[in-house]
Amino acid sequence: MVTIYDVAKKAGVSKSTVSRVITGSGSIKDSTRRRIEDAMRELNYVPSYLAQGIRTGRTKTIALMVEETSNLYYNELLYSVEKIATENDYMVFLLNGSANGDHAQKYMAWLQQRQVDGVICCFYRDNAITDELYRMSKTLPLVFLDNPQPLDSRPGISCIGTDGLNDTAEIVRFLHNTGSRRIAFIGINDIRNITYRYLGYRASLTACGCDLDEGLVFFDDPQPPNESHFTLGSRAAQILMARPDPPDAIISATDMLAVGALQYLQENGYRVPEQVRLTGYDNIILSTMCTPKLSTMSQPIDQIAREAMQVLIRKIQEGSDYNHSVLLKSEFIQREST
Amino acid sequence: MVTIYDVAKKAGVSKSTVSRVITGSGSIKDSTRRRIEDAMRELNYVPSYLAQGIRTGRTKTIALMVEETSNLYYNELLYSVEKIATENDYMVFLLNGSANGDHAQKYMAWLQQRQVDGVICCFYRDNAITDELYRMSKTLPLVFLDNPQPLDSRPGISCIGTDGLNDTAEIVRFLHNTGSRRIAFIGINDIRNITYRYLGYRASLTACGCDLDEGLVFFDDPQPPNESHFTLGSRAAQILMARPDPPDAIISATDMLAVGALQYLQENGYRVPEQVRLTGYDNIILSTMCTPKLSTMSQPIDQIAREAMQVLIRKIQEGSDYNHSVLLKSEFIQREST
DNA sequence: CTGTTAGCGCATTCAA
DNA sequence: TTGAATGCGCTAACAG
Repeated sequence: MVTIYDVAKKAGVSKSTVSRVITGSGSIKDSTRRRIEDAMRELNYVPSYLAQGIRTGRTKTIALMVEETSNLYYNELLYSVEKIATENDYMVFLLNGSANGDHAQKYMAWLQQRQVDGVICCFYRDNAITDELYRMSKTLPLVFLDNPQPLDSRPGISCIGTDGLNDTAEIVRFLHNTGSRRIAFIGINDIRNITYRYLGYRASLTACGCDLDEGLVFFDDPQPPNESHFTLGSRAAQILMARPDPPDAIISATDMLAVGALQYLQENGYRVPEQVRLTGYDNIILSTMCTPKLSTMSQPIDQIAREAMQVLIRKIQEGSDYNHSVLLKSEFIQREST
Repeated sequence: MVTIYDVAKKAGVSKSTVSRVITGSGSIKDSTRRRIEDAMRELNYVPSYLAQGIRTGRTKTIALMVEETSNLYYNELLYSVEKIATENDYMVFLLNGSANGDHAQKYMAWLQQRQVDGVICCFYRDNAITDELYRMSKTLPLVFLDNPQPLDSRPGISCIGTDGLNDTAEIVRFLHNTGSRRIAFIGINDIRNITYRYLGYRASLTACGCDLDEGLVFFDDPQPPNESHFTLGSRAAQILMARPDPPDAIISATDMLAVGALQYLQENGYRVPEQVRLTGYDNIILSTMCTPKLSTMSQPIDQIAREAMQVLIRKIQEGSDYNHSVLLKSEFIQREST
């Protein structure tokens, strides 16, 4: 391994001088800087982040924890975060948060051992890891994604996401304005994100002058322990359509749910959108891969990632006391299912 | 930060003794070991991987490079690799390989700077990064996924994947035995993996006594620069079905292609499977989310990840000279599209 | 079985 | 503007 010492020797200076050009601190004569830079290039030298980290406490590394691996939205989010992190010269560790408690301890230890600078986590369901993370967030820079701050009462946290309440209210208005009268909602229990969207549904419905029919609201837990959201969506559609007075429109809290619902509707002869209109939320690629193509709320994924990274970097620099939450605006994409 | 020294002081021993219980080397009196372990627990001590790494050259960290982020197969593979790596106490860096050359340099530097122990990469298309990686593979433990070794002539590499040639041959036999006579193939140019499956298609077709109709073979590049595989599949189906003598079965090299083809067929009134039968390859969740559900080759993802991790660990331990390639068997899943 | 010593590669005082 | 010295947290000889 080529070290700072090799560079120093080749350039005919001391290690400290080389260190100065690496960190960009102190002032250095132009000619020697050039000599050093040449030496670095010729030797193909790159400073060791390990050694740097051990001295500075910074590793230019963040961890990304994702709970739900089956929801394809998180797949897209993942790559977006990776992209933005790379742009900011941060490398990202991937952690699968669905780990059942057992891995939780291991993960927490790892974050310390590698001296990760910060963590971005996408948890909508509170579990052992979330608690642990929240405890660590006093000292470890941490940003929550997809956790609407208005619904999370814990003080001193930063949450980046979209304004599910108003976004969903917009969907209701759209459906109502274009003729739907019996508008159903499909959600999953205990997911703050979804609860927030549901609140928008309720508020907007009454604002539109509709009565709230509890029979048109489907909420459930993933069934076995880990039913996919897709299947849950199918189940929801089945139950809703089996009612004596079925809905003429279904708002799904996520695209995954919507696509599941769509499959049930298709396979059982319900015409979409003629008979039932259907909307999703997320605008994942999948929403364009079904027939009819899904109308949905497009979350500004890159912007979410960028905003999160920005807050995280400030927390890293200014300390974990700095906090900032953001609710971004989504955009409704009208396609074939409405 | 609580260091090895704090533990030593609390336990009334020297740093070296503590270090010995951490690394498990040397022999230690039971009573002192217990004292030390207690101290570690009470102080909530975890050894710094940075400091360890700087001494031992090992960081218990690997990098995972994925080229194609839009192919959902890689999404599933990603989580599987993360899972297996975690089981083996390795943490994984996520790198997006589709980076257009620009990031290539940055990535290569990073791998050195963090002293990553090894790399798993899923590249089917050769690009700047692949070349760079291959060069590094002499010194950096490296395992290729989804790159059939029989088609990669470069010496001294390890490739883990499924036996696409025989798998696809099996699909052809199945389709032929069950009545299909005009069997088409959809692929993408310059992807070794897919080329290998195509070879199985050809071989099996002639083995079944069918003539090879070049008009039934569709190969193309992703169109703009980065057309999705889904769209490419649609395009392929369109062209194949527009022929005067269209196929009665279509073998798609991947599920993503198949689902794209399926959408075109559905939207244009072709009945699947009555009129055209359709198969995929990968068995991603998506293949169960379409109507009709897709018959496909199920790749043993976890086994692939496990095998890859195993080879990688041996390379890490024994040096990069050790090499081992594996072709695993897939399983055909018969569903509704055939 | 355990303590002492010497670095690993680097950043950061303190002098010059 | 530069160099020498010190130490980050840890492992690995080398002694005892």
